[in-house]
Amino acid sequence: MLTLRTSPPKERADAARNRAVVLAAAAALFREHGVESVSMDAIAAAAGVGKGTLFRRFGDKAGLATALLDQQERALQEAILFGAAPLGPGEPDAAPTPAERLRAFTNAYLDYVLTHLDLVRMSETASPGARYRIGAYRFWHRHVSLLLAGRSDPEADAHALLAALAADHLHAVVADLGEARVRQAALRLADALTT
Amino acid sequence: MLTLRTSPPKERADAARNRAVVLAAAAALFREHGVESVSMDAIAAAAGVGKGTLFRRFGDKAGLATALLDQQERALQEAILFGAAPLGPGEPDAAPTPAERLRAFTNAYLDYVLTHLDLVRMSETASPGARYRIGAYRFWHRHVSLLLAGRSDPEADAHALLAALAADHLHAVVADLGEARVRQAALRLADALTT
DNA sequence: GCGCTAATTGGACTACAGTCCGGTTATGCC
DNA sequence: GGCATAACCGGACTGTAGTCCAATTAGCGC
Repeated sequence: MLTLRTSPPKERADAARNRAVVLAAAAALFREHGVESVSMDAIAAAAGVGKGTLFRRFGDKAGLATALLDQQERALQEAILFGAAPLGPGEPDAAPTPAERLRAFTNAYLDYVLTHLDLVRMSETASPGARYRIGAYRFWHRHVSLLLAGRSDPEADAHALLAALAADHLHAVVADLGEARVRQAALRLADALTT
Repeated sequence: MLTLRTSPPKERADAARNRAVVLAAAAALFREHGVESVSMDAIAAAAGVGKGTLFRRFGDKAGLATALLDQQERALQEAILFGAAPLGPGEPDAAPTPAERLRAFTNAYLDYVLTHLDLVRMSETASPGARYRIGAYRFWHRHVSLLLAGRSDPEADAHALLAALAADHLHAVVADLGEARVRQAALRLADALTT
């Protein structure tokens, strides 16, 4: 019999089972008590799994949050790489301008982060610099840099835009000004960088 | 005999003495071992003081870092409020434009943060949202907002500029691109907001 | 100088993140 | 199916941030 392999490092059946149980338990606890106030001990207990297993599989609390977000993060990344315009590259004969794509990215990214604000915040602020270490940041940065190609300093400007989209920043600023104004400001910033 | 009082809540002599000893010990340990790897226990021990005292006086590690920065933070704030142009308001007959002042603020703030990057980073990232809770952030935000008066949304744009000047962000981006490019990008952003 | 009162002190205590390693179990080969 | 091996498991352990309260001590009016 031929079995499908998703990737070279094969995951043992019990490990896969535990991973699923842990993620489900974590999601339930987070939903019920809020991301901040759930301890890793509690998650391990709820999943019927030892602490060592938790940390072995997910590294730390940020890694657990990242794993929970993985699905939707990939969806956004696929839409950016292969999806319809203006977020994606679209068809060759009707390609969106970089400025249009940057606006679309800003909107879509805000949708994503604001929908999962607590989880993203946890994944970005669990330890100082965490945001810049996870692979996702590199993806967003590369995408924005490419859209800014040819301007003064695409890489530096991309970092600046992403700074305004950091989860901890959004958390504080949305509480202060409301989502609408923050979104408009981010879009103005995106426009300014492509002007 | 007339004694000078700095403020209504009078500080007891022993408390003042301990505060000074603690700050000196913390500064020494930070200088020697780096901000990250010094524990509050170590600071208390080095200062010959109990842990309770440390937390009572400074709240947490971020508060301790803030106290150490207090001197220089005040100096910058004074220069902004009362100093010479273009950072300060200057003389009535030769006032700088808001755009000039915003560039000057960006430069001066970067000087300040980059000089004390580890301490500022600790004060901003000790706990999620810490940056937005300390009074200093409100000061910078108000200042930038005032300089942007009359434009689309001064408060939202001020938050966006300050996001690019966050210590954790600067730490990561300076490591990636170097100080010069980051500074130029921040200045371009300041210019864009006043255009 | 002297006692009254309230702030201050400091170390024992809790809770949590993250590490470690002896025992267990799945997997692949024969 | 049976066995060798490598990966996995889980709970005991460590180090640290932050809390709490009984004992102390400074400031103040007399």
